[in-house]
Amino acid sequence: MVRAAQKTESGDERIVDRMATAIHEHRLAPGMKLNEDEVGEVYGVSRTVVRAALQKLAHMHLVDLRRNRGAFVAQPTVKEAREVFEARALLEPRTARSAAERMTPAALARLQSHIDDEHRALDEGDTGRALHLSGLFHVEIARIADQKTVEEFIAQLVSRSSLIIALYWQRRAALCESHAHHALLQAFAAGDGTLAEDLMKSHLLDLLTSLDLRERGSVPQSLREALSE
Amino acid sequence: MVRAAQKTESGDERIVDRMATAIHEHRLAPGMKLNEDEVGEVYGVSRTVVRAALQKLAHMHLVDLRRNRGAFVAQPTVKEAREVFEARALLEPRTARSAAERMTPAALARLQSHIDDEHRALDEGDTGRALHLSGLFHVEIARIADQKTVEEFIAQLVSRSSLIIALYWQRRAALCESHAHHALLQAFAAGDGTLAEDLMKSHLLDLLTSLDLRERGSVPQSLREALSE
DNA sequence: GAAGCGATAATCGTATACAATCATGCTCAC
DNA sequence: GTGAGCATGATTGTATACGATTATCGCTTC
Repeated sequence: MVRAAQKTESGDERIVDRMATAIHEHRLAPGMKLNEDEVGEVYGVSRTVVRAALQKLAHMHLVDLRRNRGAFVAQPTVKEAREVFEARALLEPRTARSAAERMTPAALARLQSHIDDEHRALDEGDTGRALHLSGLFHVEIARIADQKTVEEFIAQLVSRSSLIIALYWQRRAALCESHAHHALLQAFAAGDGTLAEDLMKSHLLDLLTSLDLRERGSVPQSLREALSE
Repeated sequence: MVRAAQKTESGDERIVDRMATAIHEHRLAPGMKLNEDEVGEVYGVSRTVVRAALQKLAHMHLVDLRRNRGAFVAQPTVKEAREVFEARALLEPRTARSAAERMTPAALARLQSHIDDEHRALDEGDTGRALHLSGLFHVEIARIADQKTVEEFIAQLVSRSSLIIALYWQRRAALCESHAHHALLQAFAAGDGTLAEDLMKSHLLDLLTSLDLRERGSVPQSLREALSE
């Protein structure tokens, strides 16, 4: 709603978008096999464009491409999960500061709109979509900071975070998140860069600690693989 | 020399590597058209694999893919150049600190080897290769820090930096860089994370200020395009 | 002589076809 | 009955073919 997709979207881009959101809203479970013919049939295109889309998703670490084996929805490991949030901790707080310093009324409205959409989705019980929108909030911040390079990194990290949350989420602490976004919005409205940076830092820490990242033995790893079929 | 490439390198990966190094050592000039048929003929493969390779290079922002127009070696703008170094400033200093704290004799030797190779290339007058190796030094640091996610980002940023340096380098200050790498190595050897972080921060600042990032009018942009044929 | 326009050639986007590789299930020997 | 080995089917990797879009060049016209 915030941003209309370009009409000149190349064939594979459409598929990338739809598969990415499907993964974000975890209608596609981690480890699931993505047969090229099947995907092509679903979207009415040939394997050529499917392969291009899968390659792009692999670059985002949303799917895992195994040589001569095919594509699978990625299964981030515990280590990978930690790394993703460490990378976010390096990038996002300072980006939030920049965004606060460059904030405009229009940008503020866009952020508010994201939060509203997120709440609406939550009310409707669509937690998958709410999670997705929650991620877009972070990407929008980077866009406001006018740092396209960092924005792309954050977008990728947010994508992977969705997958990680799908895998390692533990029940308790469901709505604290939107609260954090609200606090951030107020810091942005006040143009308080330092506050925004601190809030973002603790928000990311909260997210990380809300995950159950205890090391599982190598047994469940192979078990999971066995069960995924 | 430090790392042997896998033998099971998929067809397109080989082309990605070779084209990437060609761009890094700027034997492929920014703005140059990359005709799919020609590239395929050079490497003895069909357009299918060339397109896959070009797509991967586009993800790294080394080539620019324009719809129905083809692929061109990327021409980073002044703004993009600044953003790349801002992103590096966010990621690399803290990563250098982590690397210092996890340093091992073997890792230290690998870094020394990188510096040696770089000096050797410089002595032989192969500045392109020296620049490439200089970049690998930074990537190796991220690898030592054992942060694969951040490592990938840094690898991409280093790649783009090569291109940026090729475009915006100003003559003076040729060898200060290897000096900075030496200083970093000593900090690593001492296991001094704080020093390594500071050194990396100033090293990146030095790199940035050694560039001529004054805004050019839009004229040279189109001129370059005209001259590229 | 310069600008607008149209035909032709070149190049990209996508689909299809074939070759290479991997997974599955069977047979057969032990 | 179990395990190794092989044949068959399925799936991916690569090449080629064709339609769509764009760039180029020459022509007309002002």
